[in-house]
Amino acid sequence: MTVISVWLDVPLRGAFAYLHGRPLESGQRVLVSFGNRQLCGVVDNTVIPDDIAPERLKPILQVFDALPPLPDSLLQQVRFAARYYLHPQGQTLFTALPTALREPRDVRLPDRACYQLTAQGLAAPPTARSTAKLALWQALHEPQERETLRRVHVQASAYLNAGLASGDIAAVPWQAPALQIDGELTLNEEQQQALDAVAAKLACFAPFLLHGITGSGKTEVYLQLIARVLAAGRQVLVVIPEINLTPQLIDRFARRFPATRIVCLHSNLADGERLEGWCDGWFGRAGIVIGTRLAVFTPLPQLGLVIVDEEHDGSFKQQDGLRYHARDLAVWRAHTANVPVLLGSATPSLETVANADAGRYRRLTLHQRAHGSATLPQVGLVDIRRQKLVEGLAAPVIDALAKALERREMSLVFINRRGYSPVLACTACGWTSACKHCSARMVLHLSARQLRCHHCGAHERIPLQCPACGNPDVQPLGEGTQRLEAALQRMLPEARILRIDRDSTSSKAAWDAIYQRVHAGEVDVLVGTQMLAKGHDFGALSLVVVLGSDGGLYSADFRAGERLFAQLMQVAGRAGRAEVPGRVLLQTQWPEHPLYQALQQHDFDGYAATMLQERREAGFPPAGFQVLLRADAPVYADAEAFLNTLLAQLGELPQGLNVFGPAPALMVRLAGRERAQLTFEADSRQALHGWLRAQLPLLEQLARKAVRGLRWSLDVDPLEM
DNA sequence: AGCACGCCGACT
DNA sequence: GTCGGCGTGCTC
Repeated sequence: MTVISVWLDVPLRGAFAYLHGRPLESGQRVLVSFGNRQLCGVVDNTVIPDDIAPERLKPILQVFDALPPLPDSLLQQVRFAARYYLHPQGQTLFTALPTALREPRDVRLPDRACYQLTAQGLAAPPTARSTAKLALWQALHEPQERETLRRVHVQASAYLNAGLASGDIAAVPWQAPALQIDGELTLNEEQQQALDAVAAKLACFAPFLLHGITGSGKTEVYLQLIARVLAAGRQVLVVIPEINLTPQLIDRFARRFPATRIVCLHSNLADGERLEGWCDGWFGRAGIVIGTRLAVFTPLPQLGLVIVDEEHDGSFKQQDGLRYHARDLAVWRAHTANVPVLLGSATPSLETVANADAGRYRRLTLHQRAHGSATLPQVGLVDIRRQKLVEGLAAPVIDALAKALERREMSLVFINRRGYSPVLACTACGWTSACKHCSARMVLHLSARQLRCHHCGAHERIPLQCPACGNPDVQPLGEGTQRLEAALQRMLPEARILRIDRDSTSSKAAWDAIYQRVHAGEVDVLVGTQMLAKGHDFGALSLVVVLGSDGGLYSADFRAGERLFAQLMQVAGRAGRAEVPGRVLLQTQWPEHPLYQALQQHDFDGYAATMLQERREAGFPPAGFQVLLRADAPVYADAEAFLNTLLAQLGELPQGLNVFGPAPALMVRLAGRERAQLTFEADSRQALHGWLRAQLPLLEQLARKAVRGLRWSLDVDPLEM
């Protein structure tokens, strides 16, 4: 009997030892009994089994063999991620797998064999009468999969089975179809330089920042690079943010490379589909894997290029469980696979800017918009300190909207608050609509006749009178998208207004309908939240209005400025694409603020340098490194006490490491739990992670003894405080 | 994380 | 007398 180490999906640091009649390969999925349940495990021969009395070891119950063992490259990536993110390796491994492979059962894969006519079949064409058979026979001169053959004719399966039985058709090994490239555009000089720079480094690890302003044609650079990589018979990994614009990008990829299998991976796929796409990547059948952060774990034996689009986007960071950053893992993958990685953005993160400044990443810049005639929008700051606002809108803004409407040009009003108004308040006693479970206000949703908490999802009826004093005069304070939509409709009765926020785009169908209306020219004014700032192409917008952005200037989060600046640069970039020159009007009480001044000058580099300097002075990332230890419990004191006990036991920290806290999280109360945190900071990432790794046993021991209901987690390189 | 074992209060 | 509360500890 052989002792075999197995990783399980349990929050324990080690692997578990089992017995089997023969050695198994690393990466083999197995069924084992664990406690009184049966779990899926993954064999790992690099782990030396614990020294446990052999009679206590249980046998491996079954070896799942529908798939080959998971590749070493994946196990290696998991090892790295578990170590870096201080997360149990078993759970890390299972996070990296598609759901279907986490289950304690074997999988069934669709038929992906290829079929082709044999010599016998070639000599026996079907009678010209049957067009279906003729078409299928024609198609089978080339190797065909069952699935693609079905697209030739619906009777494909029957024809195939008959042919296999008679020997007219035989299965042949899968082979990649010939690369086909359609509709390549001509690059401008800067695009060409960027393409050449990366193309010159296809044979080695080389990280690039592709910093291209909105509309500068980054995607075309990606596509032409991808074409070169595919032509060399290699695969491309494209990681994109979590947004519903994905279909647009996929369409463009599919039109460019009609013969290439393009796999799209995201969390909304059914388990089977996700597994299929994952395996297409793994077995080299997919030329391109494009997906959200989870796609970064797809095994790609022929990986030749990694692209991270909109690399600044916060959705690349997972916010629970294994808190990985897909951009950072993508760079690690490129490094390990010895291939280039391209980080694209109009507003790169300060982490990436710092890497480019330090020469670790090569910076490629696209200054010009791809359409020669398109110019950058003019940004106007509307000082609202001395203005009377009507429904939150200043007179010059209303005027500009009316003028644009007269000219039949589409405008966009951006306000980062959905709902009707962000709070309901009593005019007599000062009561406000607080959420019972969170330290947040409940937002008034007039159309749904509800107060809703945007953090925990709690909802209740709108009170007819003040719940505290009985005063019937309760008033909505401030503006959200719904209120703005209603107000604009009153001010501009002829305007066709369309609201775009999470409430109006809940289904894919709703989103498709919106997209269609916009592109059919059936909309005059778009009103929406940050969804509008995220890469969607709405065609010709002549006017962009920004409301309520000042809030981002006062936040306690040191990254708030970076996020606001990026968001405003992105939303301003919506104006003046194609032939229409654009204009941005931003309402503010602080027009002198350097952030707005930089926005007005379209000076990303200058303001990024300013923010980086501030980070350096404060020792904040990317100048220093952070790990957050969060604790939450139903009562704040319990969370705080746990962190204080730990702090006392940790004693004095090594030289160069600092800890702050326990402090309440920026939103202390969330969904009925109260959250405290310790922030560990250091100049050396290695020193910080190494020391923390050594403290994990103590941490886990204290957590076991802590009050019931206490939960804790570590967040390496946290984005949200 | 699950899930068992284990020791103290209000019920058929 | 038993059902069940959640404290404690283990899972190869």
